[in-house]
Amino acid sequence: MKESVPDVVIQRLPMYAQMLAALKEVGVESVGSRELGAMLRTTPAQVRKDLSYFGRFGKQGMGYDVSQLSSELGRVLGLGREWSVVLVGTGRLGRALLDHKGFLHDDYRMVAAFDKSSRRIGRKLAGLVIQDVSELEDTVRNKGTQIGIVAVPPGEAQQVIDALVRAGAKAILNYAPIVARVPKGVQLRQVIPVHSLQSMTYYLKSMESGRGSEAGC
Amino acid sequence: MKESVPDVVIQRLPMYAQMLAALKEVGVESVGSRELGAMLRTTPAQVRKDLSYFGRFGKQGMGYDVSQLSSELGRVLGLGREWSVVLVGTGRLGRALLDHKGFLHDDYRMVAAFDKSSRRIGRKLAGLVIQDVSELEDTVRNKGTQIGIVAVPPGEAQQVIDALVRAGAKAILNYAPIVARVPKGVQLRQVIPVHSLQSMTYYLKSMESGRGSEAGC
DNA sequence: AGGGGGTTGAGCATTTTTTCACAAACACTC
DNA sequence: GAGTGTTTGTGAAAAAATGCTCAACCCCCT
Repeated sequence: MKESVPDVVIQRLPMYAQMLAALKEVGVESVGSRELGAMLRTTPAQVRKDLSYFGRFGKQGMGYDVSQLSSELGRVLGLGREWSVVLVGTGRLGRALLDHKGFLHDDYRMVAAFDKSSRRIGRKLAGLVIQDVSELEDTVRNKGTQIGIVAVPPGEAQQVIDALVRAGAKAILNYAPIVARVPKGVQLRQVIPVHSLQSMTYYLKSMESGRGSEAGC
Repeated sequence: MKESVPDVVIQRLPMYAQMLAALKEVGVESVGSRELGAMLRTTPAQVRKDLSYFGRFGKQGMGYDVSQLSSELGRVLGLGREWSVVLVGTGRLGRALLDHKGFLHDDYRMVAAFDKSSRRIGRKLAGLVIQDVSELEDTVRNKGTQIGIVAVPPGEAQQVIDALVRAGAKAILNYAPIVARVPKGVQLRQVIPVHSLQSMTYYLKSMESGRGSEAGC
């Protein structure tokens, strides 16, 4: 239980949580750092060190109780309570996100969706009536929503993000391929698949011309 | 020009490339490491060191020529040639990806799409006829495609990935929330938005109960 | 009840990544 | 063409992350 936990560790926690949930699903009751590490392509030491930031969840000789560790991690990640989420942008991408089965687990609930286009406003989508984006700030403020998902075209993304921030949002998941700007204290995550593709083609190219094997992922 | 470039650096290159493309678009001709760093929330030193792995692109006292650096980075990332890509899974997510304007820049071209469901096979999608997934291996092999995008349900993802690998794919972008397994030498990137949400709620939770400001993005 | 096999937690060593600091390089001015 | 004010590229220092080792611990078996 340290002062401040490194960000890399936080980024790995969801993987542990996901894997533990899967194990629990299958009925596995106990798991060791060796197994967990193997499943997640990392070392036992890494697993143990990461977990040790938050407490002592294992038993020597026995490993970790899947169910217990799963709920501990959930607690650490702030799950187990329901976070409300708003979606801005209901084009193809936004609609896909909203419908995507299991995109939002049980821990996140979409409470409003916004769009600019009058063609879409008023239509229903996954149980929500799409609202005009001009209502965004008031709605977010009133509902006390802290999480916004941005799926609008690049040109409008920054101003949507600004609006979310003004309305009190503290976490933003942005799908627009821009380098967004948020004030300190607001969390931002970018989802830009092209970046993943580009980093992969770097290695593909190197494999062709350079010598065989570069670092994997 | 070092022996091997750290992976963290490779992961950052697409951001530089994106920002430079944006600057070029706007007509900016020259940029310094200070500005570039500020735009990308990093330090000038980081920018310079990252770029120095690949060559000496700047001029002392002047900064970098936007157009030149942009194309140098493109070259490094293996862009400028056209990479063919196949999509497996044409549900909502797959279709959204395919249509998402600019999801695939000019550098990646979708050459085939596959699905299991006979309801979708044979339909046209963004100029492609959706093929039966059983044709995947032959098609990928024949076309020499190296990149696969996987947008199928979690239960089927691993076997689709295996099929892609057998067919010779060397890079896989996986949207299914599983911990996928690929042989060494094959690049894999996971896109799991829920993980981003979870890591953000960790910080939201900490902000509420802990003291104010934790590390930003 | 005691010994054995096996695993965690944590301090320490190693490796990797970031930051610092400054010489070398360039354009512009006088 | 020398001087001045910048900014790069890079080796060295600092910080961070990863990997290693081992004492402490726990269950199980005899």
